[in-house]
Amino acid sequence: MIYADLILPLPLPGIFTYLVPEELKEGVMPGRLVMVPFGKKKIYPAIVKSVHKKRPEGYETREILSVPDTGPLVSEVQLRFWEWMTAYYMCTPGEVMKAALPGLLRAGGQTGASSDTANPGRSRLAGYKPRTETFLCLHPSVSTGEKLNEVLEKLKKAPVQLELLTSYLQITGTAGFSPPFPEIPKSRLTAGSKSARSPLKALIDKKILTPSLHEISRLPGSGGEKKEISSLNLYQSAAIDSIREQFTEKDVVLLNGITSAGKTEIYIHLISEEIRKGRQVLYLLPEIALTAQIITRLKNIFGDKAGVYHSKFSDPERVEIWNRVAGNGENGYSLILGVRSSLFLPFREIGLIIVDEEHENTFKQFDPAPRYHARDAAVMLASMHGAKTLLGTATPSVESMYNALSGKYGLVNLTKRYLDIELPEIIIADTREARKKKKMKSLFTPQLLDAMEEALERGGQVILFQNRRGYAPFIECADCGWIPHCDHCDVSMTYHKGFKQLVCHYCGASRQPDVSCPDCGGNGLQTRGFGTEKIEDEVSIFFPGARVARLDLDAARKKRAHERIISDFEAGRTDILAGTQMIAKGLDFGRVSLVGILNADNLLFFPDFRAHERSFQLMAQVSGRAGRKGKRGRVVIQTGFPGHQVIRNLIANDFEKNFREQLAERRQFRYPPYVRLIRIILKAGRKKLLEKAASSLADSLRSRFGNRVLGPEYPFVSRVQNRYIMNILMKIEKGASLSGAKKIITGEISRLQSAPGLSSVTVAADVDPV
DNA sequence: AGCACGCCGACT
DNA sequence: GTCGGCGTGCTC
Repeated sequence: MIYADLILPLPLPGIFTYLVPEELKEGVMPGRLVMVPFGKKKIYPAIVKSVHKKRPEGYETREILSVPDTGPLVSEVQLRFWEWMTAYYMCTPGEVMKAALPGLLRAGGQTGASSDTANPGRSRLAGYKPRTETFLCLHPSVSTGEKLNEVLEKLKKAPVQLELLTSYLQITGTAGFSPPFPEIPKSRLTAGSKSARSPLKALIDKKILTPSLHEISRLPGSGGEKKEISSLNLYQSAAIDSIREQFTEKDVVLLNGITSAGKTEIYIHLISEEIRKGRQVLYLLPEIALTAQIITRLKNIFGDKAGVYHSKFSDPERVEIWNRVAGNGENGYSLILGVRSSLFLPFREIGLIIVDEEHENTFKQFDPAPRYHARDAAVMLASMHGAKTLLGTATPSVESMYNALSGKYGLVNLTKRYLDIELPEIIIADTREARKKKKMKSLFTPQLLDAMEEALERGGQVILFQNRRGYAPFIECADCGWIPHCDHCDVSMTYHKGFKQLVCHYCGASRQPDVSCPDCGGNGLQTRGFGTEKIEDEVSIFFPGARVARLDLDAARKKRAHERIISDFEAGRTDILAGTQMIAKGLDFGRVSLVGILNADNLLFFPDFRAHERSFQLMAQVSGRAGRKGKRGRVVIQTGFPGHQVIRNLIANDFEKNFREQLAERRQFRYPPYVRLIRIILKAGRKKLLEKAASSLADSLRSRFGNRVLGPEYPFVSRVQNRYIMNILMKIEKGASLSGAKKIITGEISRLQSAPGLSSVTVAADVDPV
């Protein structure tokens, strides 16, 4: 009797053992997709983890139903990677499977009728009809010029058919008249005439033309002309030498290169080296939408060897990408540019993973498990492939810098800006002082207004940054202090002037704004604070001649609006661009001479231990947009706390000092990298029940971990979508057994959930929360 | 996650 | 008298 241990796409711990029927023995092997009955449900997809002969005890095994030969074959390395992720991020194997095979599960199950037997060596995935296009060529019977003339003669009475045939001959060129004849897409022949269908069919029936089906890609090709790899300058060459050298000893190197230092050029050289060695490269980006420029650049160089992957692709597109990553033939991808989920693609052999903008916290998945950090998972995946990882950024995360300085990672600094572009001049505008002296004009300090005027006069462009979308983060009644809150969440509702709605940024609920205060009946309702929408509005009042645009989630939501806004700004069709951090990332605008940060304080005083680290990074990144190509840029930062340490470090452009200060704070208050954090998130519909469950869990954890357990506490937003939330924070010191701690925590969580009355409380762990 | 079983409130 | 609420338990 042969049994198989299977991973099912369920949030259940552990794996499930099934009996392998005799007739499926051939197909059931580790990594294969199989279909099984589970519980009351008749059919589930599952991935084979291992095959063995140990008969399980305590229950009757059920049988595997089928092995669709269209399913993916998950490689041995991938299975190991899944296993690591399950253990490290405290989730179930099924949750990792769901993250790794989105949509593919449906694809694999649906057919199975295909007769060509699975090729066990490949992870090729079918299940979707490949997209095809009809190509046409001259029928082989028309093999000589004479025969062609005969045919042309006969077609005198059929002008449309004649026309079609002549245009085929024109397109392909009549010279060199011998088979095989060139094939051209049907669309090229029929393009001109609207109803060429029946004449075309007649030509085919008469065996003058002959059709053939070709598989064509659903994915955009490289399109543009191929560009040569440009050579590196002195500093870039030195940096790349140093990276290579450090890779001989270290598996991970942190490339700390200031904006405009030309990191991308270095990546390109390293990528092409790996490709030459026949290995694959994974280039991870925080968010694909924000990095169109880099993608274009890399596609121009690596052409069809480069593929892009993100979650917006349709299932058939994903299948094609999956196959092209797994395959090493003509269509095989050597370079994948992708977001965090591309870690799950079926790479043959990775030589290098580049994690660009390493410090970005969007690399951490938050909502559905697995709550993995793509940067850290990349380091693990690379080591499983025997590959190297390069972390690139202009503002390293505290964790990575710490790893580099402690010798765990290599470190390469690139401090010379490309073309010697000067760092921008930073002007601090004190909003509290301006307010006291009644000098504030709406949202603007005199310094910012003056700088804007000057920039626009000289034909420069302006970027205004505000980390908040919408018009106003809340509305308040001036008479009684009433503030509209979301019915389902514990937050105030943001006023969106464009939609004329109050919107909850946590659950998306929206409603009409009140006309008068529902609490006191007065007419004192006023907007408070400001978001990007209000900035856009106010700017047009102060600079009526300027062309203003806005780039934030709302503006980018409409299809292709995002690209349009950026290309308009790039082309100079817009003068002022107001936006959220969307404008901070990976964009190179040539004519930006001024960057305004409207309110640094809501970055600096965000209630989170990473607030200072993040505000430095964000402000440095935004500032980096100012001043390019020979002109020194300007940055105006509006803050009520001009003496704040982060502001001072920013003025001095002293990343090092900022890092040291952050590190000291982390040490003092016991935060990473000095401890590892595990956050336990509890949710329930009833407050009392939640509090009872949370304190019971915290107590039992405290009996094992003592003062390493903090909380439970209500988070900043304590209710989302009608569910109350409490957090318990665990601090595990370096050197202690992390896996041991996780086992205990998992045990305590499952104990809590099996307690009577608490089954409606959901508990999740978030390892290394950001 | 599904799915079924089981025990208490307002309705054809 | 029943339909249906969701709390509980189980799944190889």
